[in-house]
Amino acid sequence: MQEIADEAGVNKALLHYYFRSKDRLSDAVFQRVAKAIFARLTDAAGSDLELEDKVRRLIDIYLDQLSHTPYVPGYVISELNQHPERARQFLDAVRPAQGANGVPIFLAKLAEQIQERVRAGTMRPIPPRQFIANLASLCVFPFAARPILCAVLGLDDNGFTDFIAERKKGLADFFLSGLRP
Amino acid sequence: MQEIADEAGVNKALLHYYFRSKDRLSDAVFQRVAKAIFARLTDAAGSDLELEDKVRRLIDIYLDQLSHTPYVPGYVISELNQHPERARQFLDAVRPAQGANGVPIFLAKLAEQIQERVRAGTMRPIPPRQFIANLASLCVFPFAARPILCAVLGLDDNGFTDFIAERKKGLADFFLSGLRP
DNA sequence: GTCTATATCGGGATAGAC
DNA sequence: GTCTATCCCGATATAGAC
Repeated sequence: MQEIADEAGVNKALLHYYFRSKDRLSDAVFQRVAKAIFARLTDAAGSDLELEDKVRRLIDIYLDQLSHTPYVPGYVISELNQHPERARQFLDAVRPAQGANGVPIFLAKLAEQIQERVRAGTMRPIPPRQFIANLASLCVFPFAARPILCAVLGLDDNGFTDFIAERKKGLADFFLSGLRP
Repeated sequence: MQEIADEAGVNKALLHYYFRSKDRLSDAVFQRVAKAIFARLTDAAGSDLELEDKVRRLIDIYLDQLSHTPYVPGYVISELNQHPERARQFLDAVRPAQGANGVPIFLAKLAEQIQERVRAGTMRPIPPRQFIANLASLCVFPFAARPILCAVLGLDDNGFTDFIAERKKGLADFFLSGLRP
């Protein structure tokens, strides 16, 4: 609280005046971050773009966003690890777009496109949720596990930036190639 | 400290007697976990298995291990997020096998196999470190981000278990398919 | 080595002046 | 609304008996 107050240029007591408690302040921060995560993705996922283009766009958006806020994945995972009950808050951030089958509405369109392709035989069979998990994993994990990755691969800060730039070039091709029948 | 003492069936003071401080105890726990992460992977990664078989084996080992200790990825990421200086400890856990080019020795064999395939044209061009990052991402991220994944996909504990079982079936095929030239 | 009792300290939270 | 001063409690850590 003291550090936050200093950073904000106000007094510690003022934070309690606004947020009542440290927990409530943490909640407020977490909810803002949680909402911001999906903000730019939902439009692209629900758009009418053809599947390949949509995948490329989602990867572009996500890697770009994460490059600007690289601390977010680690923070969110860390918070959920220590306060599992916040998963609900996270769900609320997405809920406005939550459909019946469990898959959020903004992903329904994407799921439909996938199943259509699988039926047509132009894509190898894959459950939509695995498709989505793969996409998210490949984009987010390097940021979430950045310290480990840097340790194992022997990268410093600049090296990591280069690594992500390199990744931007080839990731979509790798992902799409994995879907060929 | 109290909870740990209770769990161990001893007194709080005894923990300080053995570990001197809470920080040192945390270090000890973290180092053990960090070492255990790579234990079963190193043998497989450095083996003489042909590349496809090796990938299947690495995925099998990792998903199997993580199914038994699903909390580990979240814990490690969480710790590194709050104590970035522990990245060094993590590095030490791997260092005995650290080579010159930054890639740990137990991954050197794997990297060589990849480059050989790329040269022969039987694999699409991919930097070994991206290959490794992809593999790790696809295996580890669903566990690290489990609460988010469950929220977005509408899964409870059993649903997550099913999800991982489903993943075990198709992940290697997806990954290997992404490498076809 | 293992316990009980206690010292010490930092940080969340509140009271009350302005 | 914003500050200063203070209360309060939990948790780390130590002292010392056994």
